[in-house]
Amino acid sequence: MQLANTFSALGNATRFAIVERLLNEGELSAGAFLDMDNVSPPAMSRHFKVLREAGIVNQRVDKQRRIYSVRPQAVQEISDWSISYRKFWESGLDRLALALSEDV
Amino acid sequence: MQLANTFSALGNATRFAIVERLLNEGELSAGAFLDMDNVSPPAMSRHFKVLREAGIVNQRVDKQRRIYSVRPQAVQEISDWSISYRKFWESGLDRLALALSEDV
DNA sequence: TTATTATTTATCATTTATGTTAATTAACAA
DNA sequence: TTGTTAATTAACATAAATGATAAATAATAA
Repeated sequence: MQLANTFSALGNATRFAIVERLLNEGELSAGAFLDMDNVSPPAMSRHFKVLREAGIVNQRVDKQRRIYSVRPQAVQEISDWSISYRKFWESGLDRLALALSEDV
Repeated sequence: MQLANTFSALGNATRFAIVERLLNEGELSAGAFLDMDNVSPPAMSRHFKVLREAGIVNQRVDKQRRIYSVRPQAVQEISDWSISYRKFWESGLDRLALALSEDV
């Protein structure tokens, strides 16, 4: 499943923080994240590679810089998935209780 | 961040499949999943432990069985997160283009 | 050209995740 | 009691993830 791979990429605290920052601030170069908690350039480079391969970020090249941005579709896919179970979680009931309540 | 931990737990194909099945079918015992692709009982037990510790599933005991169900809040938290960036992904534009379009 | 900046690739070490078999615990059922 | 079912824990092997340093690549600036 593609979503499992997306979740896997986001399931690392550093990468999640990178994505949140890109979502809040817009596109940024890889180097803009080197102020983060002791992440070396090679480590950062690899995190971006994971995010790219999972289809979570786009990369564009500007001179020596690699500029990253979040792919809107990636977040939308997560939203679509969670929304497809909206009736379930919105009720605050578990699935069994939900089925019973719907039968009434 | 709690969400990164949630994503981490869902970022495994077997666990993601478990959660999807629980969402679609409702509560099920651990043993109900042993038909899945060559997952031994100990492996399955550990997957459920990861899901429990990430707050994704609830466990209740029925005689010798452990019955699992998805915690609605867990899915809701994912939904809330993605929805908080809805304006971004719904536009289909990246964050920079979005900022520019909003300034118009 | 030489130096500097930005990033990646190559190695290598370490940790974490995942899976297996064997043994254990707990609850039933005969 | 004895056997069976359900699940977990223990011990161990292996794979994958993560991180560090050193070296390499590429573009730009002096």
